[in-house]
Amino acid sequence: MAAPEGLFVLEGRPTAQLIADQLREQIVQGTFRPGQQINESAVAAQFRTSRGPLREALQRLCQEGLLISHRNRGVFVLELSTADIKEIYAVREAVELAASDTLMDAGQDQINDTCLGLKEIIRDMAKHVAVSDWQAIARLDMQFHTSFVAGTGNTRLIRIYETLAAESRMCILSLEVAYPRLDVLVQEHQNLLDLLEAKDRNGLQQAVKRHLQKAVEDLTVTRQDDEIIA
Amino acid sequence: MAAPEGLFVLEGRPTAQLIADQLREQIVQGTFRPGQQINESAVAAQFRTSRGPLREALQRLCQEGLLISHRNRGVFVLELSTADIKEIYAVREAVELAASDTLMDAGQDQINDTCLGLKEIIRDMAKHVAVSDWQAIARLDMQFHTSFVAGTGNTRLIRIYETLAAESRMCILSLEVAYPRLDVLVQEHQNLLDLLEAKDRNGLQQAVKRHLQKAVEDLTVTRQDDEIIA
DNA sequence: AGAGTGTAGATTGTCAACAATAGGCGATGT
DNA sequence: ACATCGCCTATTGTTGACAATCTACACTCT
Repeated sequence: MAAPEGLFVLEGRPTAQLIADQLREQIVQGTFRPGQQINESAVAAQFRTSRGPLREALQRLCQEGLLISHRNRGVFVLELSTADIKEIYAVREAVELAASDTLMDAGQDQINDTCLGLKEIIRDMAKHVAVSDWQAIARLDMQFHTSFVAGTGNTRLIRIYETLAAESRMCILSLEVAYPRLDVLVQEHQNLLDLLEAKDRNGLQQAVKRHLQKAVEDLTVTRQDDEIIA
Repeated sequence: MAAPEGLFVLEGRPTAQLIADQLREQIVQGTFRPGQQINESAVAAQFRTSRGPLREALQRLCQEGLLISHRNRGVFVLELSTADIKEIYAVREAVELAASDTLMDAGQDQINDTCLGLKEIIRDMAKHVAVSDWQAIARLDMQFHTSFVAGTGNTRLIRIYETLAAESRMCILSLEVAYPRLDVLVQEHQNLLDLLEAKDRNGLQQAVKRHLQKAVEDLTVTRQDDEIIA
């Protein structure tokens, strides 16, 4: 008989990772503001666990770069400067260009599978555009790019990109007003998908570059280089 | 009056990181063999600390990918398959190509500083070639590439590359015999440096690609795709 | 008034004991 | 002889208490 659905793995993953995942989501959603201190005792109580596992989760997020730890003072939510934004998007460009190249050299099946997932995400984006839910759009935006990179099957590239995606969501979070017109955004992603399907290697690479450079411009406009985002 | 040299920061960095750094060095040097389990109590005693800080260090290395954690069983030193090698070097290519591009667009001062450091490393390599100390050569090899990427000043790119460098050293560690002729290796790095100094963007990119592809070939020759390296 | 110092509070860093789990080994039954 | 069941040991996962450290504030002295 097949296993019942509900208790499929029954907490099979390490506890600290479950906590880290939830915390990360709260951070990129803005429940914890940039610069805010994370009180170990308080948050541990919130998760109904002790400080040990929570510290492990915090350290994990520190290494991902979402939190920053000051010895004997605690961990704080990262404050992103425009220099950080440029760094993040420079690395994203490197990863996505490599992913494009890898996908182009991959089998047609692999490309088809990837496109299938991406189409689904674009459909979801379109739905949320209708109600201007840009919080959801931001999530799907990063989900699109993550799926794109995931198409390569390179687990290390994927893991790297996931942390970049989280940081990017933090950028967007702090700058909702600067988020471009939503319908244009969907169109841009559709364009990337089309170029992938058409196996237009050069066109795709140029489109990726433009897409990311445009994002940096939107995120850094009217700000000084070392200014911290509120 | 200037501060005395010895107690400059007095353990200013988090303890777990100090432990992690030492452990990482022991792993890439082969003190801990691939597949071997890391016993928390034993290693904690070795470092004259308790399991708490050690666990944090282990978790850090897990996230870097050098160790792998099995719930309720412990952490083990990663065993690299040829698929892993291909992944690692694919990401390295992505990062180094991006670094090349960034450096080419950077100021001449930045390039000069980078080249200065790289020259120093190549000199050191040449010394160790004389005595065929390929353990040291492997370290300097990765140091060269890390310095190259560090030249961009992109802290995120650097952090990513440092973990890739550690993984690469593990690859090389398991395959000493396959390491190419040492003098050729020095020549290849000298070539990369020359192309950087000449600001030959295209030539440098092609050289980086060849250099890394050659490494993959050396590391994967005569092995099946999913075979584990002893 | 201002600078420096001492104290108090809160928070993190560390530790050792306790609980839970997985894998190994032997006994038992077929 | 083989498979299965149950215990046992080693190791990890978790917890709460203790120690060390930093920041803030009030107090004193110049």
